[in-house]
Amino acid sequence: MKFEPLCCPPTGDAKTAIQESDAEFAQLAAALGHPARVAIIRFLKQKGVCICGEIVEVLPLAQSTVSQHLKTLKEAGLVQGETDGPRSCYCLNPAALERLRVLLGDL
Amino acid sequence: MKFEPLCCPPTGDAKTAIQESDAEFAQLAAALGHPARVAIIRFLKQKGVCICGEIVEVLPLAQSTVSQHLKTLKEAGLVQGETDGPRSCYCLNPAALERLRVLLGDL
DNA sequence: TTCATTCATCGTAAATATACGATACAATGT
DNA sequence: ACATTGTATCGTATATTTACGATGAATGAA
Repeated sequence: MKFEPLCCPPTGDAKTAIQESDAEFAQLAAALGHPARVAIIRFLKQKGVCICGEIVEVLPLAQSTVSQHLKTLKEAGLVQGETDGPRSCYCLNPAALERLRVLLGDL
Repeated sequence: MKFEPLCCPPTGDAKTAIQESDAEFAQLAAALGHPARVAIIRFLKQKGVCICGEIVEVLPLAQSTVSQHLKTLKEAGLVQGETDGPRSCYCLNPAALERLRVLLGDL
């Protein structure tokens, strides 16, 4: 049995199995789809706030690579970054993690 | 609740390097890092069991592409496939999803 | 100013991901 | 035996990811 919403007749509903929330979930999941980025999230959770250099010290990756991973996490909304002088302070965005938990719960 | 000395970090756990569980989490997350694969998981959840062709019918992708996504999900352990005559029956592996929830909870 | 520090970005090379059509292959039907 | 059906896999083209060193921008100290 197929349940179509009665309210909004889609414009060509033949192949609409991929939903908006699928893309939202996939974006968050993809951001966590690399071990280094998971480690960064754990580190931020433990530290609360830290600067980029602290993460570089702990990971077996070049500074530019860590910065790239941080950018990925930032673009997905999982972390927030704030410039503080020559440093960059990073911290988690708990709302994004919670959003991922909700979406995973719906799955 | 955690009182770490600010000065000299203890010898053992100062390094929060990339852990085994980070890779495990990342593998599951990466498998869900594409909208089509999220849609497949949703479809399997709704259908319980279905053959490859049913998924091909509802996704705007070629059969070979869907088969490739299914392989990715299978390699991550998120779905199980079993051949039934000329068909392939797929279903979810709830344990893998639960594992992901646990790992995400720890995060 | 000049130098050092901190980080983001650029340029790039290698690896992986994504998509498709074509093909192979196994099981069933005629 | 032969064709049909449902999938997996191959080959391939393009796009993205991942990693690094080099460079640049911004700040603070000398």
